[in-house]
Amino acid sequence: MKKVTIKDIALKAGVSIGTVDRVIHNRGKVNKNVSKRVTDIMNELGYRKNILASTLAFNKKRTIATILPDPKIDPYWGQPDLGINQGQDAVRDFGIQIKKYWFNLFDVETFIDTYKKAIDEKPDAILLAPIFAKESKNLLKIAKQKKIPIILINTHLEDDYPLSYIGQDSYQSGYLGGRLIRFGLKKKAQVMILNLGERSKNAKHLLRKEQGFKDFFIKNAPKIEVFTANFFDFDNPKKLNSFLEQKLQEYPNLAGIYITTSRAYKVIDAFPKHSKKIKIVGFDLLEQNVDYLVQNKISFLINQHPVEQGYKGIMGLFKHLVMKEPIEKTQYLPLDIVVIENYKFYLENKQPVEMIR
Amino acid sequence: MKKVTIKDIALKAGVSIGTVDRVIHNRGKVNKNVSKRVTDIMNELGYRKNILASTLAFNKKRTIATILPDPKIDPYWGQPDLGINQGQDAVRDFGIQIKKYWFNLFDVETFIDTYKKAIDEKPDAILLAPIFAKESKNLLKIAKQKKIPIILINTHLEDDYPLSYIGQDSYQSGYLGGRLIRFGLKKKAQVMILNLGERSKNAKHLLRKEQGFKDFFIKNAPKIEVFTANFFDFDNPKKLNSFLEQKLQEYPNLAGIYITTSRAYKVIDAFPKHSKKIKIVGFDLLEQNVDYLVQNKISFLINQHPVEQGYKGIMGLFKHLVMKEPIEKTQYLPLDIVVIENYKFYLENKQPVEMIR
DNA sequence: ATTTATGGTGTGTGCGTACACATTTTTTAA
DNA sequence: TTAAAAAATGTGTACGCACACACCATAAAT
Repeated sequence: MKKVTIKDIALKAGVSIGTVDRVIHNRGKVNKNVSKRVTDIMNELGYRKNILASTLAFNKKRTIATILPDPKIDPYWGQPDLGINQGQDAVRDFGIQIKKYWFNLFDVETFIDTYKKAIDEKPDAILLAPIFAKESKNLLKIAKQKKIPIILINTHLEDDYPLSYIGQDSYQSGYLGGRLIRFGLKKKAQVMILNLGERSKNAKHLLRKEQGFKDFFIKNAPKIEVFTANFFDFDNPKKLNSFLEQKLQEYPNLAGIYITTSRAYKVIDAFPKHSKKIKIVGFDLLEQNVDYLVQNKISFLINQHPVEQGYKGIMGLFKHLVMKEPIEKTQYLPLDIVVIENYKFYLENKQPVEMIR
Repeated sequence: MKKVTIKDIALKAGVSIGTVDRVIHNRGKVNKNVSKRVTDIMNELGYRKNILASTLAFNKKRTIATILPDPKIDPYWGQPDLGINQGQDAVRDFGIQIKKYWFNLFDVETFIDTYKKAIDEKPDAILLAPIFAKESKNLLKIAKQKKIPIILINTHLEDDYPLSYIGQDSYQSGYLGGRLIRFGLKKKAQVMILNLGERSKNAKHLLRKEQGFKDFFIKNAPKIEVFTANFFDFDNPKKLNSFLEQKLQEYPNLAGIYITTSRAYKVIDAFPKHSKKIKIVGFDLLEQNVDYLVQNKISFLINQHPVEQGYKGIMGLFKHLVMKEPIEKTQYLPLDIVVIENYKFYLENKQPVEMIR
């Protein structure tokens, strides 16, 4: 049970530790027979390199660039950032630094500028939220060519290159949304899918959410009428209010709204006062959302673990860079159903600092 | 931004690294002035010891003893064990070994024997599931006296000594259970709390669950009649069946059963065939429970993150032993509401291997 | 003058990395 | 055929950073 070191291997194989080292890293310059002998002995003795000693000796810094929307513009993105900071703490001693690059969620140009800047500084790895599909594809192409590993969070992008996608299963989260909004609905109710702030065309994950949501009703409650609406100018309460007014008139049996982004609270802020009670299901534990949940104005929130997305993204790249371990291509995070009784437990993101083997 | 080492400190303070080391570990034998000067310089330069080098140099093994119910007797306990294994992987290179001690969940004597055995081997820390309240208190006393740090999982025990409790908030999980079982209930329904397999007297967490559950109805639906039942011999389907028959007769409006342990599936296995549909809310994603969830025979499961309890328990002790960081006294894990649409995401416990800073 | 604190230095150790260097084998050229 | 050059193997060891113990100084106490 004693730990096996390269010294042990070298001794048993009758070579020097330098040779063992070259076998391990196939730095070449080793006779095939010797190489085989060493490998066999390693297997036999169950050698596992000591990651501490390894990292200590390696003695090089590496940089991970994070390319994400600016939290100052959309508060949601403060949460992945929190996870990134936790990750940073966790990997600091392993010689990994994180360099953050922000772009404006609502402005493609800033995205392009930002990723160019990031690439220029030759990071060893990239953590990316590929909000803009087309432009992100470009970035992937560049990264592939420069051999910079990438992990994606938040938005799934069909592409072979990235090491991993970490985030939610959009379709399934739509489907779940359907289930949640349906509780206690009358047979003939109408339900609105509201894309608030992002148009679904360049955002495939919103499309998939929609699809999942609709499919739930098709399969489970076909009599309920589901329709989609888009509204971009969410920061203008007046306009949002009149938009809602209009929808209420248009759909007199409207009984539920499923808001596909994290901005459910905006809807409630702007909701016509006179209106009857309408069930709201939204995403993410933003402060304002939670307030409304507690006030019973939001029925359910679906939590997509934004903090964890950041954390796991960093840890995944770390695993790749330092441990050289393979990473799962797709890491779906749980879709937490959040109600008054359990929101607190999701809020405190004191996810204990953890570690790799 | 360059990392600061003790060498830098020593240089700047005009002393040797040995002296700096003695200041850090207050091993004594350092002049007060020197000590102050060194400390000041450390703060000024922002010294943080490199945990890799530190651990590597420390070069001692430590043992964590886990004292938990045998998974062969109750499958639930396989899940914390899984998390413990993950934790073991994560801390191996830090010189921490885990030694597992099992006891029989249904036999106090085995618990006493087991913990005595564990103590005899002088572990450096203990992870404990204090199923038996009184006897666990004894163990805590011994541990305190021998200065062995302890973390508790699964069952909260009022006591100052343990470093931390990691698990669910029982009261709140009862309250949530109330909320879940109430969806779609008729005004005058009857609801049963069923303690299946454990009597609630020596198990305070079950009592708290009950209380939370009852309180939910008192506050939100006082007309619904809630009553408690205990049944111990759950592995005898016949007896369980007749027990259920009897309850169904006794409570003709019985519309929901809240099973406080992880054995909801046993109830369904033994449920009278002829009976009308009754809503079931249970705990934990055991295979059989999930099967029934998918078949729509269980309405909701509450997941209490058993895998994570094991994992975090180990990581907490690691943090204490190696990082010497303080740990939160109470770490409540989320109460996940599990339905067909999201169970999969909780199932795969490929929680990525993670790391400490 | 000798013991005993007290303050402080020097260095081997843990384990893997990576480079400089030494040795052997193979290839090339005369 | 032989010397020289090049390639292939292999060895030795100085790192990285913190730890901890052996060992000097010096001053104070006996």
